[in-house]
Amino acid sequence: MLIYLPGNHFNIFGLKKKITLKHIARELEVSISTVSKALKNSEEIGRDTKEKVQAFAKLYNYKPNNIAISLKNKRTKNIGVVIPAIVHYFFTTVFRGIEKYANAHGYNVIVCVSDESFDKEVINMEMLANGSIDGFIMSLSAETQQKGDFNHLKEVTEQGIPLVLFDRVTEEVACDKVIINDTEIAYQAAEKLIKDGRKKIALITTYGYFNVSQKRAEGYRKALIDHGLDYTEDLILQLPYREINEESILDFFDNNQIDAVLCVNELFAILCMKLIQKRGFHVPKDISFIGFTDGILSRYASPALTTVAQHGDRMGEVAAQMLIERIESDIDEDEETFRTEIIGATLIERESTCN
Amino acid sequence: MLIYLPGNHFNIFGLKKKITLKHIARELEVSISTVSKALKNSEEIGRDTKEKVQAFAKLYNYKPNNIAISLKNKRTKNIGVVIPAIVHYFFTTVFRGIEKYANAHGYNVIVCVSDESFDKEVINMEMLANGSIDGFIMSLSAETQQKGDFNHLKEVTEQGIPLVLFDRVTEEVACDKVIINDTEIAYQAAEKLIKDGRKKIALITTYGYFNVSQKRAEGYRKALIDHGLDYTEDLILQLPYREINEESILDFFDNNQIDAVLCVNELFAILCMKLIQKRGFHVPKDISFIGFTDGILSRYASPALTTVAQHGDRMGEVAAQMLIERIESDIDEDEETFRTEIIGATLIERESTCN
DNA sequence: ACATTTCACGCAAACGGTTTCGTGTTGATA
DNA sequence: TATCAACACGAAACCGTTTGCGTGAAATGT
Repeated sequence: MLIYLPGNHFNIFGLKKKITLKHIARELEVSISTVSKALKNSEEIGRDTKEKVQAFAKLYNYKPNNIAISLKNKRTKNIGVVIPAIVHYFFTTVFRGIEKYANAHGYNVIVCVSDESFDKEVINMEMLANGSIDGFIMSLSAETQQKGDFNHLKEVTEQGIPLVLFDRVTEEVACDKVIINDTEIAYQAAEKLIKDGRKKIALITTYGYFNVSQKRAEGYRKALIDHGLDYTEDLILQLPYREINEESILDFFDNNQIDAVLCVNELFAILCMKLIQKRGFHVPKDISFIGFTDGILSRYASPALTTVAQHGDRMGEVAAQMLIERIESDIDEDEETFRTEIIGATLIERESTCN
Repeated sequence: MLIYLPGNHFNIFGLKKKITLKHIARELEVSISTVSKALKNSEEIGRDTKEKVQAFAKLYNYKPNNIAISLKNKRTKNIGVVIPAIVHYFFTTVFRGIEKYANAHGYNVIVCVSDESFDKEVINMEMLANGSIDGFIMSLSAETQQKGDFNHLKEVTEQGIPLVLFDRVTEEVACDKVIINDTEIAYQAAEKLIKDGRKKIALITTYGYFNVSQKRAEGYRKALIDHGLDYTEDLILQLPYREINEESILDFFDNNQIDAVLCVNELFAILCMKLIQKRGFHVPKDISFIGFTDGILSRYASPALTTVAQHGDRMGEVAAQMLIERIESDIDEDEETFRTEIIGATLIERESTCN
C-alpha cells in the first residue's frame, strides 16, 4: 500500500512512479470522476474540492496517461512517417519539416524506414495502422514503385486513415500529395546549360521506374528539343543506387564529347565530377554540372555544385499541415477533394556551372 | 447497424473501418472473451468455435488495437529517441541502427529533435514520458551540456523509465551509456600525424563544453606531449557551430606554420581543407587533415578525408539492445548495475593524409 | 412547513483488449 | 441413478480516462 505524504511518494523500489486519478481519488477520499472533473476545472465541482485536488495533483506531478486518453478519444496524436531511407539529406530535411510542424501542433512522429523495400513498407504500415497513429506521411520505396503494387496504401485510405504522399508519389492512390515541379525545374536546369553554350548535355539518372527521375528526364528532353539540340539515348546514363561501377562512367564520358551534365541527385553529380576532374578535365570550363538535392555535399564539394534545391523542410511542413488538417477536420471526409501541393524548386547556381 | 457479410463490410461512408472483438462477438453470437481466446488458440475453446471465429477474423482482417493492448499491458512497444539534430550524418546513422534493432524486436521509434535546445529537450521528454514510450535513447543537446542541468533525465529514471545515453553523455545521470573511446582514438589520430613527420599539429574544435570535444582534445594533448611535441593553446582553434568566419580560420593558419590538422568533426575538416586549398596549399603534401565522423562528406571530398569512423549504426544497435533488455528484464531494476558500452572507433585512412 | 431548485458529487458505461474465475451442460463412472 | 470431472463458454474485473446522468443534501421559494 502506498502512502502519499508530501515529499514522499517513493515506493519500495525507490521509484517515483507515475500517479493516476485512482491514486488521487483514494488518497483524497473522493471518486475518480470528481478528480477528473476537478482537474479540468469543471463547474460541477465545488471550490474546496477543486483546490484540494489540484494542489495534490500538482504536488505529485500528476500527468494524464497518454495511452488511456488515446484509447478514449481514438486519437493518438501520433503521425507515422514511412520513408525509404534516413541517412539521406533530402529525406532528413523533409523529416525535419514534418517534425517541426507536427510538434508545434502537439503531435509526435513515429518513423519507420522502408529501406527501399516493398515488404518492409507493408509491414511498417500495417504495424502502425492498428491504432498507433492518426495518419501517414510517406514517400514510396524504390521496390514499391517498380512493383506498382499500392494495395497497402489503398487499404489504409479505405480504413479512413489520412495519407499524404510526398516526392515519390503515385497517381494510383487517391490522397493528398506534395511534390516539386520536377519537369519544369529540370527543364530550367537544362536550359541554363544550353544558354551557357553547352551542346552535348548528358543526363545521369537512376535505373528503374522512379516517378521523379522520369519527370526530370522529361524536362531535360523537352529543353533539348525546344532549343534545337539533338536528343539521343546516348546522352543518357543510368546508374544503380549502390555499387556504382566507375569504369562505366568514364566510358560514358569518353564515348561522347559531353560538355555538361544534369544529374537527378547530388551523389551522382559529385561522383562524376570527381572522376572527371581526376581525368584532367576542368569543371566548369570543360564540363559543367548541375545536380538535384541541395545537400551538404553540393555545398562543400570542389567546385561547389550548382543544384536544384527541393526545399525539403518546406515540403515536410506542408505535408504535415495537410495531414493534420485532414485528421482534425471532423467533417466526415470531404469526399474526394484531395489536393496536390507543388513546392517550387529553385536552381542554386554555384561553381560547377559558369556564372 | 453494420451487417457483416463476406466481401461487404463497407459502412455508409464507404470505409472499411477496423473491426473489433465486439463486432466479431456480436456477429457470431458469442462473447467477447470467447473471441479473444479463440483468436489466441486457447485450449479453453472448442474446435468449431475456434475455426468459426478465426475464419471470420481473417475474412475481415481483424487486427488487435495496439492502444488497447498498450493500456492493458502497460507496454507500448515504442521507444523514444531524443537527438539534437536529424540532418546530421552521425545522428542519422545512429538512428538507423536504433530503428533497425528496434523494429526487428517489435518496437517502433518515436523521434523528437531537441534542436540543441534545453527547453525542447525537456518538453519532448515530458510529452513522451506520460505513457507514450517504454524507454528513452538520447544524446544531450548542446544547451543541456552547457547548462549542466539534468533534472529532466533524473526524473525520468526515477519514474523507472529506462534511459540509454549515447555519445553526448553525462556522468551525473545514472543510466546505461554508449560512447566511443574518444580520448584514445584522438590520441591515435594525432599519433598518426606525428609518425608521418608532422611537427605543428593543430586541433580544430567546437566552442563550449562538449563532453566529446573535451575528450578528443585530451587525447590530442596527450599524444603531443608523449611524443615530445610542444603543446600550446596557439595550436587550438575553436569554432562556433554556425556562421563560421572564414577569415578567422585563414588567420589561424597564417599565424602558425601548421602542417597537420585534427578536427573534431568532418565539417570543420572539409571547410578548412577547402580554404587551405584555395590558398594554394596542397593536401596532404603541405598540410594533412584528419576529421571525426566518417560521413558522406569525408568520402566524397577532394581529397577524400582521413577520418575517425564512429560507427554510428553499431552505436545505435547497441543502445537499442541495452534499452530493450532493460525494458524487458522484469526482474525489478538490477539496482545500479548500469553499464557503459564503448564502441571502438577506427581510423580510416584516405587521401588527406600521407599513406 | 413543505415543495422545488441548486449544488456537489458519485455511479457507471465506454474506449478495446486480456485474463481469472465461475457455471451450465455433457458424458463417464460407481 | 447420483456423482463428478471435463468441456466450452460467459461474466466481470482491469488498464486510465472521460462524461452523461442520477441523487442526497442543502438552499431556496411559497
